[in-house]
Amino acid sequence: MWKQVVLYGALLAIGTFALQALEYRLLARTHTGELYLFWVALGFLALGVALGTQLVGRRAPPDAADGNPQAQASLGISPRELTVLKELAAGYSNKEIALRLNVSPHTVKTHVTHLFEKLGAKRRTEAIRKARELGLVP
Amino acid sequence: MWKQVVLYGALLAIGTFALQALEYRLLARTHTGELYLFWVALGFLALGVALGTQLVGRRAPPDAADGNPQAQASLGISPRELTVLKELAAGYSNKEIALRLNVSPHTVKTHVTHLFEKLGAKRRTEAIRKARELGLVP
DNA sequence: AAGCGAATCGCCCAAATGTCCGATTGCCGA
DNA sequence: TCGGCAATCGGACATTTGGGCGATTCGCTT
Repeated sequence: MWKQVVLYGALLAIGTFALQALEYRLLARTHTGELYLFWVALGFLALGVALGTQLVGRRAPPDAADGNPQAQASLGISPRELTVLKELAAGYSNKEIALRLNVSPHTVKTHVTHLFEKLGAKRRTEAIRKARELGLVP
Repeated sequence: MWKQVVLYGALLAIGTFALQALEYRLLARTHTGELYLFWVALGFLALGVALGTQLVGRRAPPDAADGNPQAQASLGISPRELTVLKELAAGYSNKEIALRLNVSPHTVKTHVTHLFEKLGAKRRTEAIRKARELGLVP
């Protein structure tokens, strides 16, 4: 961690130094101060953004999520699937759901798979969240 | 995490300042606009850092707090575990949580296991339900 | 200085879950 | 009557998850 700090510090130092050197060059030959200022500002801004993202670690938050409050079961979710969905949200495993509904575990898996398609989920936890957002389960 | 940000910022600031001082020593007065430029650069740098951290995701510091302090304390759930619990309830996989929290997947598994013990759950879906019943997650 | 808990990371292995190929039965509307 | 759909079931396989050993580091308490 300290190593990182030192490394970044060094990087920043040389970066700043480079900018300073550039500054002298430009100042020596041209007098377009405003443009120059703009570029320096832009450079430091970019540097800062890079630093910030590097500090926290990158990730994509394009989750967005569509707001469809009225959509509900109009996603084509069948009654049986809704039953399974409720058991799912109640925290039961496929095997337990199969027992409670008197069907084979494989049937439960099929229903769950269909639910995933219709809810746009990849995991059951995600399905639960989306179902709750849609008001499908309390 | 913010400690890091502050630390980096401080390092940066003193580094830049040192360079500026050096520059002033060497050049001796001359350009009055240099100081101005320096502050502009520093300002934009800070702005960039703020922008970057903000842009990349705001969740490292809110490690603790919120939710239900009573239940959390009575169950002995640590702040870190609570953040993992929230990611869990949000429907993310262990791998995704690891990415979002900037730790290894194995660490996430450890936290999740501890959560199961403290919540008395065997599956993550069950843990989510119990956590919601306890008001640990909205 | 020693002990303790929180947080981090590692390997191995079993169980659960998810995906992809099927399939049959019954019901309903065109 | 036929085609589509919901509901049921099966096997094979990949991925995820959970459990069981472990470990180090750091900060706080004793």
